[in-house]
Amino acid sequence: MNKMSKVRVRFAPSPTGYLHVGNARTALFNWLFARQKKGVFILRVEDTDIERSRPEYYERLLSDLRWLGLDWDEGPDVGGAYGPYLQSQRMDLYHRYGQQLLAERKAYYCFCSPEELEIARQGALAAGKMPIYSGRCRNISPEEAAARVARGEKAAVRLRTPNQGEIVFNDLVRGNLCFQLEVIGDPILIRSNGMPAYNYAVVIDDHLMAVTHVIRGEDHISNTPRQILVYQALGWEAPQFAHLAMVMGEDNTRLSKRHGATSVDQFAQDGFLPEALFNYLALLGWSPPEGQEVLEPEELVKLFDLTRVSRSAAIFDYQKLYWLNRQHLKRLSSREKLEKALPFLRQAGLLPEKLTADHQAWLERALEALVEGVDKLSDLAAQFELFFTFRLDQMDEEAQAILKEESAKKVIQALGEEIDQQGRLNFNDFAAIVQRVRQKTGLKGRALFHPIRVALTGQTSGLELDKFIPLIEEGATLSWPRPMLSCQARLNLAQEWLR
RNA sequence: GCCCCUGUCGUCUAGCCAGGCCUAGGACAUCGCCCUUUCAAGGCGGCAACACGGGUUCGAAUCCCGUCGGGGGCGCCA
Repeated sequence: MNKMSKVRVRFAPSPTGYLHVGNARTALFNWLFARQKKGVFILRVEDTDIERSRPEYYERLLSDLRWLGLDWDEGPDVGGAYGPYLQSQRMDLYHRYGQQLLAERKAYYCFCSPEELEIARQGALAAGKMPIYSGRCRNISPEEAAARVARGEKAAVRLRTPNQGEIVFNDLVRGNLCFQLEVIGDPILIRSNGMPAYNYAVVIDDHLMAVTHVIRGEDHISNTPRQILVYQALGWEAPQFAHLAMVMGEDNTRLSKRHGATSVDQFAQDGFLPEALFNYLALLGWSPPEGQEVLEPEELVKLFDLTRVSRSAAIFDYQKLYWLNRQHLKRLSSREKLEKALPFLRQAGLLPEKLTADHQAWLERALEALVEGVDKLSDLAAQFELFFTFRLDQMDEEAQAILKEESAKKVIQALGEEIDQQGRLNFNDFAAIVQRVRQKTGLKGRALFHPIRVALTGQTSGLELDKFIPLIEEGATLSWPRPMLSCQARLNLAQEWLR
């Protein structure tokens, strides 16, 4: 490869399902590498599996990638000088080179049926050998083969591979990798239905798209020698390869739905910030030189380095993702917090159709307090609902017990007197009132705060009271689908409940 | 079964290539303390790992061999 040439990498998913975080990580590493090298990131869609490819998955793929913050310089939707970027539109290319290889006798027609191949495969497996194609059709003369094809007989095209020697390549992550040719049979290039096989199409496309680095999952390691054989047959130079370790679930099996959310859109729906998932995925199998952990995409682009990618599989840790999500949530401005939270709040049905400026200002302050204690945006609704729900008849036993304490009654009594005098409370008022209640009752700490909390919220835990109280005081003056009660109203109900 | 990759705290990892700076560092989780006159957040601290066995060497987490464990591949899927 020409060292001067511009870095060109690609992400080549097949539209056969939702974007899995494992694949998203592969896309991310490619993207980071491209951006950091000021190269080109290509999106190519491998839709040659007619059985499983679906248009809706294609759309979803693009939107999931965009949500994550990845953009591509060339791709099926944005075009580019090396297109088309949909494999299904590149059939003539695959056939052209297929014909060339056939003419050069580097490839040959294979008339074996899938059924007989399957039987041979099972047999080899049972005998404890690598199932390798027998090469039965290798020596059918080109004339005979051509005649049979002309007659309409189904045929696949196979690459004629040497059966001795070895293929060595340097993996950017793992170093030198070596494969004996004995364990590699003649791979199918073009299937009998005319569609190219993966190991063939990927070579044609990568070469024609001038891809310089192939960064992909470890599950492709053993495909690599087959692909190199195709490069050699075509007289092309192979790109550099880098194989990333797999992403696993807690039980060390490949991450799957059983382990929880695994598709990118699920994380979006659960209220993870794209930059948090981005950050987490980058740290899964790669580490920055100075150990920084909370990083924005731009910082990651600067720091990324393929040589610091780890070679062993990594377990997806939801706890750490939560933590990173909290870190990124905190970094948002009030306005951004509101923007991000709005859909989740709307979903809970607690917002009026139209938000006034007062609503917005109030919401920004409320969110500022609420976001602190939340792992993901979808947890917000339950917390938010506490502003509106005040049901003393539904308190849990612990809360009831707290209210029923003798000292609690004193606290509530004193608090009631203060509030009646004061009217609407702001932040400072509340602090002063608590101070006076404390003096009156001689109580402090838990004995003081717990009853106040329960009397005002019906809950034993939640937002800090000095944040919560001013919020409900002000919120009570705004209109909501469900009313928000003021302190005074709440306290009255609490006193009633105690009688 | 065969081929390939891989193995540092529960988890993600630093250190390994250029052996002594490692009584192995950081982060998440966990536990304890402090702070806030509650919870959470935050601050501080604790617990916790070089898979095992052989070499090489004055000296090995680092180099070599083997064993065991984990993963991937072995398709007319990608």
